Amino acid sequence: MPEGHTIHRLARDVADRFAGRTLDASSPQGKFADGAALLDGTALTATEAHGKHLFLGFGSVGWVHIHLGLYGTFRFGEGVPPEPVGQVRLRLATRPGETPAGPLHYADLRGPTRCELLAEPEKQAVSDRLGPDPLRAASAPEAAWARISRSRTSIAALLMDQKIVAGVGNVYRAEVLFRHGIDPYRAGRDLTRAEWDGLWEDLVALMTDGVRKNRIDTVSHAHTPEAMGRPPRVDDHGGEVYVYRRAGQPCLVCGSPVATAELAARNLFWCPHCQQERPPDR
DNA sequence: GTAGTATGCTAAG
DNA sequence: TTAGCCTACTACT
Repeated sequence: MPEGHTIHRLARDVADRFAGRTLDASSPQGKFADGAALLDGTALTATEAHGKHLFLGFGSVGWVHIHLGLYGTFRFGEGVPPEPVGQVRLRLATRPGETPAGPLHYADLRGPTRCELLAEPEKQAVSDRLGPDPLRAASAPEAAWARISRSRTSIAALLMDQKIVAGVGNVYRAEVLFRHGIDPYRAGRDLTRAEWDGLWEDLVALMTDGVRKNRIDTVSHAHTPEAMGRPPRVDDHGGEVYVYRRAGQPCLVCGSPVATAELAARNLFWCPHCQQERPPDR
């Protein structure tokens, strides 16, 4: 289950296995049968991630645009692909007879919110609708600041708006605001430029680490389970975090209970003691 | 086995 | 504002 780091990691993992190789493409579930038929027998020529959107390039055939949504998964396997289990929207597999012969790989895509074949201009249009992505070298925080600094909307909501910043999800949102002691309900226009630059820089570092480890860890060395003598976290994202899904538990820094509230249909987590409203001096 | 929850987003109303 | 997508994990029976 994906924030931007998952998608960038997928772009890399797909390229490592399939780049330049002629592939079998199919849609065992049937919902992408027409698209898969067009890809079948062509070679993967490029992979790209922008925010939570994954693009797989197949030369002149176009781009497969994939968005995993809340429960989409992309899983890899080696060897001869087994009978598909569950609703496999798209299966990509190397060909046994390929020359030169290479290791056999396959990948199954299940439960995506979106899986469609796009021409180059349509792919560009998807990208154009997104804000700067902390994981893209060409992205810069200025465009996001232009929107944030004029907005009455809370910084917590702005960070989740993919038109403003692409790739940040509920975990990184909660964690980066905690790490900078910023009240999630503070209006965007009440942030200072220095605060925004600090958030952006930290997102670049945290998400880059997320791509490398394929999980979200946000606690600094002093707050790791080993350093604090506490049990490691066990849940489906597995990373060590300060506030995400820790409602009611003691803040790792000050010990006061972590708060939770619903904001724009998502669960927000924060420490009311460490993240105080501090309007800038003006 | 079953219920409950979820790192996201879109289209329908 | 709400339903839907239809996976995967944990916690409980």
